[in-house]
Amino acid sequence: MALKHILLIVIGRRPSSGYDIVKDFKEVLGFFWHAGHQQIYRELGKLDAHGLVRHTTVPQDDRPDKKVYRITDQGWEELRAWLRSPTQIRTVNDEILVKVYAGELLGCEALRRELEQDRDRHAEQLRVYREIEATYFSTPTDKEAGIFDHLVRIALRKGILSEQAWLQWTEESIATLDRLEFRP
Amino acid sequence: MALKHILLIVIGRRPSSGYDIVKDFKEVLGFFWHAGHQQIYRELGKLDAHGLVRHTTVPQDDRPDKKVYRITDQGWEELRAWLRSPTQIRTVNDEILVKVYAGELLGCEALRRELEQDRDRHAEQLRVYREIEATYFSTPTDKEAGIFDHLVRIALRKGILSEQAWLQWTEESIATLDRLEFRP
DNA sequence: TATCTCATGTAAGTGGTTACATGATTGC
DNA sequence: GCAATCATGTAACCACTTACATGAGATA
Repeated sequence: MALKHILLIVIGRRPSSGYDIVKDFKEVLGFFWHAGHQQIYRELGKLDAHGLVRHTTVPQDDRPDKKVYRITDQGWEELRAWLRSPTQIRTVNDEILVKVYAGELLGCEALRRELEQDRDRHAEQLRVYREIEATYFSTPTDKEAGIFDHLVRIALRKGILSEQAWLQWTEESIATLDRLEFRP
Repeated sequence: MALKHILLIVIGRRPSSGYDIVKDFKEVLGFFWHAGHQQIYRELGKLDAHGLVRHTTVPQDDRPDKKVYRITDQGWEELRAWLRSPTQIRTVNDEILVKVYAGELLGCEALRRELEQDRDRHAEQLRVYREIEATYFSTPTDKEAGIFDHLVRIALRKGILSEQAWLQWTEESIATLDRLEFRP
């Protein structure tokens, strides 16, 4: 139920076209949520149909026309209601755990390889997050930074701590497997 | 795409009714994946229709009849193919981060309250996981334990490490907010 | 008398992915 | 000449949730 409200937040902050929002999701907004362009356009269409946003078509020179969406009073109301409502928690559901569950079928070596791959992917993601942190947030106690920068930093910290935990788990689990040595 | 394969793993290990599997999901299997009974019955129906499992109706005294599912050769083949295929990674998409993103609209106090609630939920989940670890896996280097017990323990460790990271993040973020103090 | 367990499902809706589709302009 | 960027979408499918539905026997 959150994509709808992210769009309201984004459009509420600043009127945007679908494409603008697609770009936002590829940048900082991506720390908070992931969504593809098809989903975004479909959801914008629905919000428009329900009167939570409305669009004006803006013609451009040398570029395709674009639809610029603006939030309506009804949209603000919906957003405020959502912000006040209880936050949903996520379920687990990670495929790597299913492969662990199938460990007896996979065998020790194959499972080890899966975990190594997982470890490498999370190590790479952690490296990326740390690089971003170092580049954009070099002075952690910067009094000049706006509220929004601090909020982005909080999200980034979530990414870093999660990836660290994943990494630790994969390393621990590989070590456990090495002590076990079983065949499929 | 994993539920289908979890069902094949479970049924492959031991022929089961839908209800048996529902119970499994409420116990250890729940560490690996979450699914409701509706999803399970529907998916079993599809697997049956596609010939990956087949069922026999078993009448019972004083209880409703049950359908016991068995994996077919085609089912085994599908499962082996999936186990060999690359593991998918999950996207982020947690509502609490969206509320952080909307921090300026929520205001410092309200956001703080959300984070506190999140912290408490994760603290409780961590407590539960640790209790299970202490109860069922009191002797960590138990040579008597089967492979499956070790695999369950690996999954449980994933839960513990994740919850610890979450907890650390919420505490850090609350501390950050306390240094900021902004209004909606 | 009421709730829990056993045992099965349907129906409707939301959310998300994959693939397909178009077409001009800008930069290497 | 080829890829990327700008800008929009449709169609089909898969995954998951919420609500509704039935009915017998066991336990408190």
